[in-house]
Amino acid sequence: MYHLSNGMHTFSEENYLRAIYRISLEGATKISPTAIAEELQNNPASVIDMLKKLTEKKLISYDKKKGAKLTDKGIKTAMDVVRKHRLWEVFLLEKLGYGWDEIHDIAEQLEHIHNDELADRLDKFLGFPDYDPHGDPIPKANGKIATIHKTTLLEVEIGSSCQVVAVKDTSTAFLQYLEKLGIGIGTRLKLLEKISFDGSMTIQVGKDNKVNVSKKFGESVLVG
Amino acid sequence: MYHLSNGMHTFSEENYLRAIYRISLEGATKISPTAIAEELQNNPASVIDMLKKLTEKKLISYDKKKGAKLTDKGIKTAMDVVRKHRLWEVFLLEKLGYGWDEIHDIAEQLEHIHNDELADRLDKFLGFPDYDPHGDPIPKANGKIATIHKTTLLEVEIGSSCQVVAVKDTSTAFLQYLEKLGIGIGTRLKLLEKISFDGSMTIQVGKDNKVNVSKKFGESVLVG
DNA sequence: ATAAATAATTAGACACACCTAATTTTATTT
DNA sequence: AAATAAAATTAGGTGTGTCTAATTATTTAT
Repeated sequence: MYHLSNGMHTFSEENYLRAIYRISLEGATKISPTAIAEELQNNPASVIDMLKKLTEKKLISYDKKKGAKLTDKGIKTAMDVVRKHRLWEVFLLEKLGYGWDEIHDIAEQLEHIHNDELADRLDKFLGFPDYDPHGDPIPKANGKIATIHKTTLLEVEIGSSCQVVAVKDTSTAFLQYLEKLGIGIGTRLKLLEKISFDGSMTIQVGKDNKVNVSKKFGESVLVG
Repeated sequence: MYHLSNGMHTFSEENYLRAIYRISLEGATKISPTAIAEELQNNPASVIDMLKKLTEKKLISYDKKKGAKLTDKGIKTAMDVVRKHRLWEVFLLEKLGYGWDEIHDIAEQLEHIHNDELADRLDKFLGFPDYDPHGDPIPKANGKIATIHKTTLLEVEIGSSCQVVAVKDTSTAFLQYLEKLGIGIGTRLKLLEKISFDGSMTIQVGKDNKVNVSKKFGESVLVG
């Protein structure tokens, strides 16, 4: 792409690293080409090509049996991209006034801007935020990243209350649906009923709003 | 490149449009493939390829005799890129505290971020600045762009005073030299002497600093 | 254990944007 | 006007990242 010196990586490489990183966070035992293709919405054949390239660059190790795994160098790069992505999301929401559902796509472009000092300067400018607007922790300059105790809404027991801490899906469709339901990071939810037939559930949003949501919905909301 | 829908253009296309726009501002009568290759630091053969593509997309017209010329659509796109570039430069300098000489390269990446509302939101956030940190006017949302009466330092008469309004060269080497000399946008200069031998000149910077600068330097500083 | 389904991989192609080298066209000298 | 220099163009090739279709491995189900 553009004047990529020694330690820099292309947009595509960075996207693959981020994808692998994200899948690994979801506790996958094995990261397969198919899973990566799914995450990136592309073709397994393309993934295989890139896995070879990333292996040569020592950013990952890959083995048919064990799947793909980030090396230390790969983790560092992936975290750097994630850090920039989440910082830019904070910027877009807090400083430019974008909506919750609009920031992801723009941050996906901004995360690939290359400059050594950029992440740190942005971090400082934003007041060193710990979480992005979707509730995901922002990796720190030293590589540390906060972990939150969280489960999906699906795993909450009937009658229990909880608070939304993050979302697993950042698609516009999902975020707009959340907005429509009046659900955001910090919203209190109470699980009222589960329908065994289709896994859907009735939840109470805030004080009195009661809604029925699908199993897919329950899987995409993280609570703590 | 990335999910480029209907009206969007690739990084490369945008860079060519910006290059053509910049050359046209310098008052060139004819914009030749060679001139564009020079501006983009690439090969005339590559330029020809792209000129064909841009012509097909109706962003320019090209004719061996008349050279390349932006269509209305091309002007709009080029101005949009320039607008984003200059707004991001203001952001990098004012909000993130980057130096004068560091912002150009980063803005060159940021100018290609695609989002309909981005330029306007950034503009508002920055307080609708009229000029970027190098003194160049920022195109407005309506496509209007301020013009400044400016000449190169070279054209100033001996004994006259003037004020730096912009720089023609945004290379790091040049900007760092300016910094070293204590010259920035707004700095008052007085032309003391011109050496006919090599075109160099002695100027007074601010109150009392006297320095001798080359002809090349004089061509790169714009004053008004 | 064998058949059927799914996953991984290879082969071959394509679009993009660039390159070098050779050729043609145009402009400049003499 | 002919010779020379410079610019424009064509031809052919490269690297990156993608794709489809075909093939090979591996699981899963029967």
